[in-house]
Amino acid sequence: MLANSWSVRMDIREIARRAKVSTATVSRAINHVPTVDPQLAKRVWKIIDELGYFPNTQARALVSGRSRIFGLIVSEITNPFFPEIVQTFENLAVENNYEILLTSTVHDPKRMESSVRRMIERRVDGVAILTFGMEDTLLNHLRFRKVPIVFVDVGPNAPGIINIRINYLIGIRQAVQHLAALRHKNIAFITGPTNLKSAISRRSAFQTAMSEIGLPSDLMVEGNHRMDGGMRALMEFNKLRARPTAVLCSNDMTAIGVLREAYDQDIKIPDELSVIGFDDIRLAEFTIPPLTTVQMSQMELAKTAFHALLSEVQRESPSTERIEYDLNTSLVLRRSTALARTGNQAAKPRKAM
Amino acid sequence: MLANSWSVRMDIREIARRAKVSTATVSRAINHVPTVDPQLAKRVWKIIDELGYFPNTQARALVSGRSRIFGLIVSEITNPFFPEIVQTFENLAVENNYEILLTSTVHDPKRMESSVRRMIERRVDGVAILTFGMEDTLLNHLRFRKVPIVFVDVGPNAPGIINIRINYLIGIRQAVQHLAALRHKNIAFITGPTNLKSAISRRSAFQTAMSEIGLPSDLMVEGNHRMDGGMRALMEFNKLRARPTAVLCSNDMTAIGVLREAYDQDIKIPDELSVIGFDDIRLAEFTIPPLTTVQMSQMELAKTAFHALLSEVQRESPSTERIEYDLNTSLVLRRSTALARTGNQAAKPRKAM
DNA sequence: AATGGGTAGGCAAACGTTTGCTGTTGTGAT
DNA sequence: ATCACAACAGCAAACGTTTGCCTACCCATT
Repeated sequence: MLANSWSVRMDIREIARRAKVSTATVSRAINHVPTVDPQLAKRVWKIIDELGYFPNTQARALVSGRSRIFGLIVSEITNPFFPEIVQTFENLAVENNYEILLTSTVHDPKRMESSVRRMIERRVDGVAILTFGMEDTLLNHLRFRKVPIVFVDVGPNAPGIINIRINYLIGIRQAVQHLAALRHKNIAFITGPTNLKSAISRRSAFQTAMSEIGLPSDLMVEGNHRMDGGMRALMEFNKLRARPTAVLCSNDMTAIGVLREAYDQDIKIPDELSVIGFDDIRLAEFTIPPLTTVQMSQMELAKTAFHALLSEVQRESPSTERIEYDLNTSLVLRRSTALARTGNQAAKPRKAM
Repeated sequence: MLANSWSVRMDIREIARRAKVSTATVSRAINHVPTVDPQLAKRVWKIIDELGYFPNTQARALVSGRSRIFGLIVSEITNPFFPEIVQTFENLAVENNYEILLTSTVHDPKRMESSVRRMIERRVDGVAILTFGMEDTLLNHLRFRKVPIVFVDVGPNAPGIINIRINYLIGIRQAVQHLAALRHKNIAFITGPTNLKSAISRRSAFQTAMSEIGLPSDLMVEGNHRMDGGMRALMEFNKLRARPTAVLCSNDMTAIGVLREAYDQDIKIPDELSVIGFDDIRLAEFTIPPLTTVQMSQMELAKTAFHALLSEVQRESPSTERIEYDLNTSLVLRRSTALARTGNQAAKPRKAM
C-alpha cells in the first residue's frame, strides 16, 4: 500500500508502464471490460492496489460525457424533513457509484439561481428539485441541456419533466376523520408559507376533507413551516372567542411549535387541545407528547426520486413524454390527540396526561 | 437567452468562433484576466450570456489541478447536529465558488472507506472530517496526496493535519457548577458511544469538573448519542436505589430522549429531575421544557473548518507544521434545571410506566 | 526612419481518461 | 501449409479547458 510512492505521479499511464501494457488496457481492466485477459487484468489490479491509485473522475467525466453526479436542491438543510431524504439519496448514490451535489436555496431566488448554475457547471446527470420558486428561465437552462429533472410535488407540467405527485388528501382526510371521530368540531389548520405550492396543496386537502364531513374550514392561520410559526399561530387561536379544540398543522415543525407554546400557556395536550402534524419526521416520535401525524415517507420519496433519475439516465431515447410517480400519505396515531371536551368544559380539575 | 441554440455544442470554442477571437482570449475574459481589452471582454461576455454558456468545471479542474470541491465527512446527516454545519459550509462554499462533497459514514467502516475513496476520486481540494473511526491507512491515502485535512476535535496529532480543538471542560464545568449551585449532589452522566473520541472527551470533562468540586462521578451509563439511548439510560437510573436528581447528557439528542422517557414515567422535569444537554442544537429551544444545554456553536465550528481549509489551499508552501484552532463551549440556561428536592424526597406514588 | 519597449491576443501543449479503429497473435478447419 | 476468424492489446484522437510562450503591433524615443 502506497509503497515507495513518494512523489511519483500516479495516473493510468504510470500503471500502464509498470504493468507493461498500454493505458487502453489499464482502462479496460479498471472498467471490467470482458475482452481483457483475466490474468492480465489481475496483474493490473495488483499494481493499482499496490500503488493506491484512484482514477480521476474529472478526466473520466470529460471524455465519457457523464459526470455521475445527481443534483439535489432543497430549501433548507436545517429543516428536519430533509436530512432523512439526503441520507437516503446518499445511500443510493453510494450503491450506484454516484455523487450527490446538494444545494440549499434558503428561500432566496439568488441562491436558487446559483444552485442551478452550479448544477450545470458541474454537469450533473440529473436534478431532483425539492423546493419551489424555480423560475422558468432557470428551468429552461436545465431542460435545454436535456438534464433529467424530477420535481417532487407540484412541478410544471411540461414534457420531459418527471413529477412525483403526493396524495395529500388521503392522509389528511384520515386525520380530519380521526378528529371528527373524537367529537371535535372546531378544527383549525395552520398553513405553511402560502408561496409554497406544496403548502397550498396541503391546505386545500384540508378544506376538501373538512367539507366532505360537513365541517367548516375557516379556522385557519398562516404559519411558515417552522416552530416559531406554530407558536405564533397558537397565540392567534387563543385570541378567538371560539377556540379550536384541535389543530392540524401543515408540517411537523409547526406542530412542535404548537406543542411548545401550549406548554408555555399551560394548555394540556391532548386533553385540552388535540394536535396533528404532517410529514412524520423522525423526531415526531419523541415530542412531548408523541405526535400524531400524517406520514409522508421521506425514504420512499427519496428512493422514488433517485430511481426516476437513474432510469432516465440509463435510457437512450430522450423520453419526451411526461412521467409521473405517486406517493401516498397516511395517518399515524400517537398521543397528541384525544376526545374533545364536551359541552360545558367548565371546571378543570384535570390530572395531566 | 438561449436564443437559437437548438443543438449547437456550446463550449469555449463556440464562443471564440462567434466573438472572432481565440479560445485563449475567451478563457481569459471569463477569468477576468486584466490583460484583455475591456471592449473585447465585454463582447465576449455578451455572447456568453446570449448563448447561456456555462464553463465545464471538469475540464477546468483537469487542467488547473484544483477541483474547487471540499469534502465533508459526517457520521449521520440525520443527527440534527450536522445540518446546521452543512448549511454553513454550503453558504461559505457559495461565497467562495466551491462545492461541498458531503458523505456520511453511518458509523460503518466500509462507508468510511468509500467516503475517502470518493473524496480522492473527485480530487477534493480539502476534507473536513467530523466523525471518527478513521483508520490510519485511509488517512494516509489522503495525506499522501497532500490533501489538506481538518479534524474537528480529536484528530491524530500528525504534521500536516489541522485540528480544531474543542474546549469541553469550560462548558461542562459551568453545567456541573450550575447543578451544584442548585444543590444537586447525585449528578449522573449519560455518555456517547464510547468508541467515539469526542464522546470520551466529554466524559472526562465531566469527571474533571465533578472532582473539582468534590463530587463523585460514578453515576454514569452509556448512551449512543441518539434519543433511544437517552431513554434507556433513564430507565437504568431508575433502577438504582440512589437515583440521580440531575443528569448531564453527552449530547442534546440524548437529553431529548431523557425528557421523553421522563414524560412517559411521569417524572416532572425540572422539578423532579434536572436535565442538561450538550451541543445546543436548534431544537433545544423547543423541547418541553426548553433544554438547558452546553453550547458548542455549529456555525463557529463550520466557519473555522472551512476557512482553515481555504487558507490551506491558498498557501503555496506545503505547511508541514501542525495547526490548531480552538473552540469554546458555554452553558446556556433554559428551563430544564431546578433546585434539587431536598432531603426526604419521600414517597411519591410514582406512576409506574 | 530606425530602434526599442511594452502589451494584447493567438498557438498549441498540456491535464487524465475512454474508445473506435487497427494490428498482432493463436487456433482450428480446410 | 494456408486461410479465416477470434480474441486480445495498442495507437491515437478525442473531451473542454488553462496557460507558457511567442508574435505582431503600437507608440515613443532617438
